[in-house]
Amino acid sequence: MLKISELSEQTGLSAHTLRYYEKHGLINASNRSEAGYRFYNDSDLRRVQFVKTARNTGFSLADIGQLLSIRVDKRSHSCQDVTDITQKKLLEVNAKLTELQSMQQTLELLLESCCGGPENATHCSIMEALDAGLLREDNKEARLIK
Amino acid sequence: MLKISELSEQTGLSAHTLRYYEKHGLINASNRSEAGYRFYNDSDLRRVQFVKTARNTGFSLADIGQLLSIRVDKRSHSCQDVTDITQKKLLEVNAKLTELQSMQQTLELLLESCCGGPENATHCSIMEALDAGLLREDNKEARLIK
DNA sequence: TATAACCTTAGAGCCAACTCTAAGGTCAAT
DNA sequence: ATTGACCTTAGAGTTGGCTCTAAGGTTATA
Repeated sequence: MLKISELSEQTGLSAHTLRYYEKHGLINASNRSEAGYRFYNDSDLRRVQFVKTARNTGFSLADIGQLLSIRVDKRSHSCQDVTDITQKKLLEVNAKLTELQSMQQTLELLLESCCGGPENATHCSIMEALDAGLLREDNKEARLIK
Repeated sequence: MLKISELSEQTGLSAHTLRYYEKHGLINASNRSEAGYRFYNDSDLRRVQFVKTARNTGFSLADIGQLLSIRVDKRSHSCQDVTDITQKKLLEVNAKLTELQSMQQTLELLLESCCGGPENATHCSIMEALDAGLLREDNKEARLIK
């Protein structure tokens, strides 16, 4: 039986975070001392580790809530239930990736276009590009003007 | 001279957002009617467009504040001042990209490993992977167990 | 028995960038 | 003169995931 500080050590999650997860229905201490101290058993620990792993994978706490309810009753759920959640998450991640890649490209083009030197910014091509609206929508491809 | 709703139309930013940007010192209406209505001139419009472009490029409002203070007095700033901000942003974007790419890879591996079919989740390999801690730190590379 | 290091709870605060509300004033058209 | 569409402000609410505080109770050690 682990106290919350010990569970915190084992998992790398703060006691605050563990209580927060409990408040949001993700985890629980299966026992309490007379004084109300939480005590976690092995099964509790594994559940917390599941949550942590899912979190690292990018799942939101809401997603994890769904995954956990599958986890406690696997018989009543299908593999498709699981892949649906995973697929949805992958789509979100891919959307974010696309957005960030576009930013990355723009920033790289901006940096290439500018000398970056100590001369004053009167003709700075980054400032000019931002002033000019930066992007032109040609051929469905956003690209830096000039 | 544009009223705020007209500037909103021109820029695609809501009147709420325009007032919010003003409150945070990014933009301003160079004139007001007797009754206090904001009126924007061409220079105001260009500044708002600059903000919007910078926003689309991924810069935070704080970054944009810095870029704007360069913009109004280019003579007192160097190209390096501009590239410093841009470079910092690029590093942030790259860090986020790395994180998301790792999530993407994990999610794809999970999806590959699971049948995704209507059979019950008793032996679902995604659930098993999440239960097992999913990742092993071998050779500094996170990879899916099995 | 005193002290320090734990534990409890409810609830507030943080972050960024909006987004919206309330309560009221203005303006153009009917 | 009245509608309805605008405008103003200060300030509250939203999102997600923590993070922290206050005020108090418990436990182990000296």
